[in-house]
Amino acid sequence: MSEHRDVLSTPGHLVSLVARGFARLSEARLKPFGFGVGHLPVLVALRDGKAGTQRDLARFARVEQPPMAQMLARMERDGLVRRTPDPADGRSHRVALTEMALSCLPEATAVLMQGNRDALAGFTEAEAEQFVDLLARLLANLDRLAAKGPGRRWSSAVP
Amino acid sequence: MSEHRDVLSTPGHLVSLVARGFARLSEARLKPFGFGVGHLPVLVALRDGKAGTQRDLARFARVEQPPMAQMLARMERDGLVRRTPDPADGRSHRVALTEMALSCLPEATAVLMQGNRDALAGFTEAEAEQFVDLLARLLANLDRLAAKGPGRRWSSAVP
DNA sequence: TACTAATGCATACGTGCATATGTATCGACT
DNA sequence: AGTCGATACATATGCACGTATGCATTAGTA
Repeated sequence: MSEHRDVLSTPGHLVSLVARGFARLSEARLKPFGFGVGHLPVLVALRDGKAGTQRDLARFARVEQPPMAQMLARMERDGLVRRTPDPADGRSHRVALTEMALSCLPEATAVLMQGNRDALAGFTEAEAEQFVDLLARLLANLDRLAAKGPGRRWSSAVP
Repeated sequence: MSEHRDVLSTPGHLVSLVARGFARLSEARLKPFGFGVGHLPVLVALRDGKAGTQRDLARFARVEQPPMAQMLARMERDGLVRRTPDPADGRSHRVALTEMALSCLPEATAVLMQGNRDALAGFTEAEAEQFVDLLARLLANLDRLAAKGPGRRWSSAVP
């Protein structure tokens, strides 16, 4: 029976190991640009005008607000981002990319893409596509499961 | 061209999201037992006698030594584990599960397994198997890539 | 208009993971 | 036996993530 597999051979644990491996690889390759893996959702959202405030960025990146605040603080400290008070809302800050970050982004994303190709070495095109498909379905399941217990966090719209 | 995908649709980023979702689900379900997701490799290794020292446990769980030291300290604090000086080696400590941890383990792993089934809802048996296979191949690639840069960390034997 | 609820942030704290570095012990070799 | 490199562990520091709270502002409503 395939039930007898160990806990450490489950998809959950394997995904965790793969995620850490991916993160270490990407972190290493992104370091020359001054970026970290976690920065990417923020950078992309700001570049594409998908989000301008801290809360929007947190939602977009699917993290909670305090981690996003901390990350933005570090990114501001490192010159990747600028925060200015929102004239229309006294509570809010408008977040914008610096020219430095904007100019580094294309090459950084290219490096990321190459990292993905390297990691998927030996995968056929069909396998790679199915992998992404399975991941997306898994993510949808996990979102659905998370929505059962606590109050839903994200707008339940998965890109 | 499928090259035009966004960085946030890459396998790397998706895997990261899935891993976080899995971790949150498992963390929530494991909390009643006093376990955390990161504890599982340690608990299983100790139960199966696969490792008895801190260094072995770190290698088994594929984490560095300082994180493992911290985790063992918390696990000892929480009564999951006991550390006794190794009579044969003055530098080393023998790590052992407490009866409490040992008695909770079966049910905890069962809950974990169920969580995996829940997360894989809608997957055919073939899809689930292929997913695990793709993950294993990806992990092997990532290990190979990691071995290029820094000195290899784990014994390059992936269970 | 005044009061209350919702919203946006900040802070505090715990956890998991990483690197860098120090300390003590062990083993091997002169 | 004494010395030196390897080994096992501890400590310090930083990042990413989470929850729990508190505060200020905005907005909805009596």
